[in-house]
Amino acid sequence: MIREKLDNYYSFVFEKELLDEIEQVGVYKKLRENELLVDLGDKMKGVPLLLDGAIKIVREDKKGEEILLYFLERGDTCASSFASAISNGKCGIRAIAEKESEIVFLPKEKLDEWLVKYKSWRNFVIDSYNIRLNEMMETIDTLAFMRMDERLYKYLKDKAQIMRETSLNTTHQDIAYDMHTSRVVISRLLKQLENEGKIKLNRNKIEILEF
Amino acid sequence: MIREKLDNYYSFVFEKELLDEIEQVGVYKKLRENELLVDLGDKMKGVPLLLDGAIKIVREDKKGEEILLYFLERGDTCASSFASAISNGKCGIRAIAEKESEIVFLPKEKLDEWLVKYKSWRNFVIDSYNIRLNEMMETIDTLAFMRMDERLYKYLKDKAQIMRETSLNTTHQDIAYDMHTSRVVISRLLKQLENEGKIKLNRNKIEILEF
DNA sequence: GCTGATATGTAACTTGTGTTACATTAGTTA
DNA sequence: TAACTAATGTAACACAAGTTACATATCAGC
Repeated sequence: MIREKLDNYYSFVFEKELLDEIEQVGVYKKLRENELLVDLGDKMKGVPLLLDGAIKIVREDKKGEEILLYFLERGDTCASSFASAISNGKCGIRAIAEKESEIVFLPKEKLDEWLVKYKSWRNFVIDSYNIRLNEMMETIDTLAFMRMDERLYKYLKDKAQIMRETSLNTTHQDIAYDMHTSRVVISRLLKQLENEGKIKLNRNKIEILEF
Repeated sequence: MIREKLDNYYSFVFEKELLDEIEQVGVYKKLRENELLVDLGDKMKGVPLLLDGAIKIVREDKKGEEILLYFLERGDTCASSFASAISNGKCGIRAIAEKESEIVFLPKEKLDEWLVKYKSWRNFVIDSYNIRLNEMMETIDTLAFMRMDERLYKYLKDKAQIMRETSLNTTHQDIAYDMHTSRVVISRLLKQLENEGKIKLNRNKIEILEF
């Protein structure tokens, strides 16, 4: 069963021999919606490969203030846990399933071994880091160069994309947590976006009309 | 001559055999202050190892607005160029020497080969990515959670550290560019920091009194 | 239905930051 | 020394975003 899901998204990424190894040593896990996958300060014993679903990666500072960094989709891995696993360090982020998701846990003992053995694994690791660095830069662009209304609209479109739906089941308060602002600000700007015809508001639900 | 400088910061990082190879294929280069090392959209033919000096890494969006991401010191490498070199992609950042610096350019052909051959190289690459991811997160924390006065004070202290001086030769306008704000704002907040006794202002010079 | 909890709407005000405009000071060069 | 340029100081105003306070709407369970 793992093999089938693995093949879906990784058969063009990994060599057959590597897929075989992953099937052998990988530990399959299903995550419920809102289940915590990685918490701040965790020491990872392996890295998760995302088979299906969507994972939210969140940063938290000392005072407990949160902000969304980016989302992971199927085919992605968490570069931050890779770091933590291979160097026995702590993880600086929190990972939460945005919806029901499926992962394979790869034990950290294999990570370095595979770097030597498989070119496809080396490429995957390097690519993952690059993708993550680029996501972080996009997040920085967003924070440094965009106003709150633009950021909000981008957030809604991004989230719709990774959830693969045009309408989101969420509350204003939840968005405020992700964007590190207050509920009142979000309500105000959402109403503004609605007036501009870009979205439609309902209780616990936001439809995106314009992408 | 390269070997001596290499040994200074990398003899405890790399195996002797790898140091030998670097000495053979690495291209030494000296950078003048403010010299451009990497520009936005460059395709890297190799990665730079920083032997000495300080490099500023800057992000720019489509509209040409800039913001400082982080600094590199001796012993560091530019993860973003690693990405670009190995995948033949474009570099999303700009790298400028903050002061006279020395680097060794490693040709991209060797990068993957060394991953297989040298454990120390694998560790170095992974570590570099991790350090950069963490720097990016710190930048995000700064943007998301801190006010301008705190950000400014942190900027001054960080810059003093990588320049290895307690007083900085810079103008308010230059700081404003790095922090993506206006000169007037910087002048205002610098004056405030001076009144708090944390710094002392002079023309083209800022002394940091309190760390 | 009624009641309580959760979610949303909105006004009024405060604050941090960006902007404009102009004055002053410190170097530089004729 | 005078004239010019670069750097800094500062006031006054505009605006985005955060805060407080309270009203209204929607849903779930009784």
